Amino acid sequence: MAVDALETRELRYFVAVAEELHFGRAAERLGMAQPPLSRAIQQLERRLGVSLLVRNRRGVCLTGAGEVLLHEGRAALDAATAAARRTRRAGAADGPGGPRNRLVLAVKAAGSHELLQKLLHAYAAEPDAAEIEVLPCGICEQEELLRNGRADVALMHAPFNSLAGFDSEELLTEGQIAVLPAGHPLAARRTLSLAEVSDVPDLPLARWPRHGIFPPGPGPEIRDQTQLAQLIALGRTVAIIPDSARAWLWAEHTAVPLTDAPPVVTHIAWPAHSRSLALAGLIRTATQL
Amino acid sequence: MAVDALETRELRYFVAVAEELHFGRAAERLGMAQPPLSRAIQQLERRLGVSLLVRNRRGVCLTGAGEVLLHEGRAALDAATAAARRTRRAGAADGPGGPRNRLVLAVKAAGSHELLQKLLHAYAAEPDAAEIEVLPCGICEQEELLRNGRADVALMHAPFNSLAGFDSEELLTEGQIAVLPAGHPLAARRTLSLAEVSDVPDLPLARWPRHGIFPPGPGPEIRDQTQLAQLIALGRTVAIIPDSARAWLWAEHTAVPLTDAPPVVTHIAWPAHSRSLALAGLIRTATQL
DNA sequence: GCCCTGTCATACCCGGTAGGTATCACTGAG
DNA sequence: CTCAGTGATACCTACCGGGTATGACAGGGC
Repeated sequence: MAVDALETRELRYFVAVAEELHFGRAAERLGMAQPPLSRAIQQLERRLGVSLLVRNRRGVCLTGAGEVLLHEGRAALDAATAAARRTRRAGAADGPGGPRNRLVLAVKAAGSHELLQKLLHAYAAEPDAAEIEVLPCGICEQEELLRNGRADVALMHAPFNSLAGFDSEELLTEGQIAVLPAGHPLAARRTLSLAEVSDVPDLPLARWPRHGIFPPGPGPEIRDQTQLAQLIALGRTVAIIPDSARAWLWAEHTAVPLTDAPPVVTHIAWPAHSRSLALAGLIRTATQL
Repeated sequence: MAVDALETRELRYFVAVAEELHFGRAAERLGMAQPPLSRAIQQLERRLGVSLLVRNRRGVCLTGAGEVLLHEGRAALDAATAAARRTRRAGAADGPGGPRNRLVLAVKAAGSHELLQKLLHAYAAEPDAAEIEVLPCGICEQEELLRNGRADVALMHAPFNSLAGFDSEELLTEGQIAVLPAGHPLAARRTLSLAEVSDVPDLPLARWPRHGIFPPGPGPEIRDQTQLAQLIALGRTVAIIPDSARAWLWAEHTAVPLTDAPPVVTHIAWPAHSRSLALAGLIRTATQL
């Protein structure tokens, strides 16, 4: 077979074109001129013996093979950048004064704060524990951070995060609560059901992005915790969140347990091919909490 | 940051050197001369700002960062070749006469033959079923085939295969049997324990490779089923295998159930990032068997 | 109908760099 | 001391990745 592995450069170019569906914009994004980009994609198609794009009067669109290469190419690019980043970090570690390990732990900002505290404390007590760098990240970013090598391990929350492609261990299961403005009639209830909370005319359910896109609905689009807290306090929305988030509630908030919400399971997750001793130690500590 | 993704070429070079631990042999394997390879590795180290290899009098050895890059680089190279192969296959499919999907299913030769029969039969009856190419492979090769894109989906057998990094669904659980020469005293028993089978002086336990290497032990090294069958028939060895393998036993063999062997679970497994409709259909069929 | 605009492809040129050959520097073995 | 075998250096060539200028073609407005 003529070609075994595609060059990173080719993948970068193709992914740019496939995402923009426009050679000019893709070239601009790549910091190059359009003609060499056109030529590179042509060469790629020739090399693969496959047509990737359909060029029509107004821009381009993907063929079936193009769709496949877009997915697979993104994964391969992530793997290549992960290799660079993790090697860099490993090198920076074993440079001065012997191998000093360091792990980057991605956590959703303010998610399961108490668990994180306990984990860090318990792990620090281990003999030859690595240094842990906590990398706070937005909702659902952990998967991307693990894939592209910015993080080595993450605390994830099923069913919000997808554990596909990672190894993981369960740490904690908790129920969910509805967070309402303190003055609202429903705030007086002892418990609520999902149906009751989802269907309040004056309190549309807050929405946050799952893997980059917001689910449809009338409620406000939430980007960070403070935003959410404020909108609830103002009586504009209601949110369904894990029980442990009680920690950051304001006085103007009331939490009501939900009877039928799916439980949230916190996992510690890491790339399946990891072989780091430091990581193994952290996982062991976490599962023994 | 100066570098985001390493070039495939750099990874290929480094992996070759790291595996050979010798620039000359690595260059030969890569089909190039030694000096440009030396230079390429130096440039890579400079680009990453990290020392990857320790050059000493007799060959080279890896630093900590080098070990990391060897692991991560292999994964990235696999991803890049998988991208090429899967794109090729997708292109060959949607070329003549509309999108004609095709899935490559990796199975351990003669492993769970009956299950495979049923699966193929049931799937063929589905409306717009894709064409299934069955790729028979050696023991434990399925993981590699999925990772480097030669296969799209595989039948795996826990605990022999590792499901790490793949999505999977359980299909079948079965016990294990000891296969003995028909004339052997133990062949008269109704059941056996692992300890009894492992400790027969004149019948050392057959060994087969787990991820490329043979576990230590006195028994013969097995590479394929026929070899194994013959050695058992000749009274040279005993094997522990899943129950469904009774299908291929010879008249000179006797199967005795094991009371305490771990159960073997057959899974259907696929790369976690797969998004193919044809694959989804096959998985659905498999889980409904 | 015309031209003008916006798309991707082609033609041509230049410079960087990947790769080759020849050779050096070092070190351990005999 | 020499020799064999290691990786590093010096130097050259040729390829090819990238830039600029321009072409081919299709749609839309006047």
